[in-house]
Amino acid sequence: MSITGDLIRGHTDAIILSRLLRGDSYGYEINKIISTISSGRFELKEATLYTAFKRLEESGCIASYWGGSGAGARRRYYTITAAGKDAYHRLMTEWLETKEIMDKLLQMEG
Amino acid sequence: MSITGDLIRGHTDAIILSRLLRGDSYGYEINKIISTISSGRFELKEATLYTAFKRLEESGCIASYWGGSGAGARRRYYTITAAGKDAYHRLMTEWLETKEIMDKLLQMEG
DNA sequence: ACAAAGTACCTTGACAGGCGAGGTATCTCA
DNA sequence: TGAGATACCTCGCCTGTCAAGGTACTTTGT
Repeated sequence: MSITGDLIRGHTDAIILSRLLRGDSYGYEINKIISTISSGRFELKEATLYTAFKRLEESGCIASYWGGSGAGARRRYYTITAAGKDAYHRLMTEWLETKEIMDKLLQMEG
Repeated sequence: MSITGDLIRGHTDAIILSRLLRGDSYGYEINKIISTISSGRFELKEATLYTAFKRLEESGCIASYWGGSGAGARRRYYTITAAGKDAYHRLMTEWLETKEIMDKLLQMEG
């Protein structure tokens, strides 16, 4: 099974920010890493990724700059801003609370 | 903080089905129970609820019948079908996997 | 008798995020 | 020279959430 669509909706920003927290990166790489970490079960589509970048940049959570390419086309690198770090913490808290509540709501007993 | 919008997107069906697994119920009651269980932190809006009922009935996961009202207007009761139980188990598995992967993706270490 | 509040259901239209499909450009290797 | 990997981007559709609005019945207080 792969996690897509509505299951990741509202989580893409958090995932991207959490990646950028470890250092600057670019779209293609972030996508690969997400795929690797999730053993291919989580698919973040390109269109989704780039719209998320745009959204995050417009809201001041990330900033970008053109960087050198290793092999292939030029890369646009992204950095997380202070506002982005705040957003990450907020989204993390939200995720923890969502998890807790969902587990309560979905359990068969109670 | 309250859990709404994109955070619950894709989970409403699972929540409703999990409720109906314990016995027939109706919209208003399900809403109240969800609110109680989540200590008011989870809001399932009426419009969302009724669209979900419609969707679930159309896909054969639930069936409905008009039942007697206790106090107030008439109630439409919902029952979970065999297909609905299957769907519930599938959605539960999906939720468990989403949780696992999200935790991996969001953690600051690794 | 009348109003307010609680119970209970339903629809419409707007909005936002995911994503399929398509496009561009560079580099490597056979 | 052509396939495949790297790397970016946009347009338009689809779907689920929800604000806003509506209907109708019962209870309770004045």
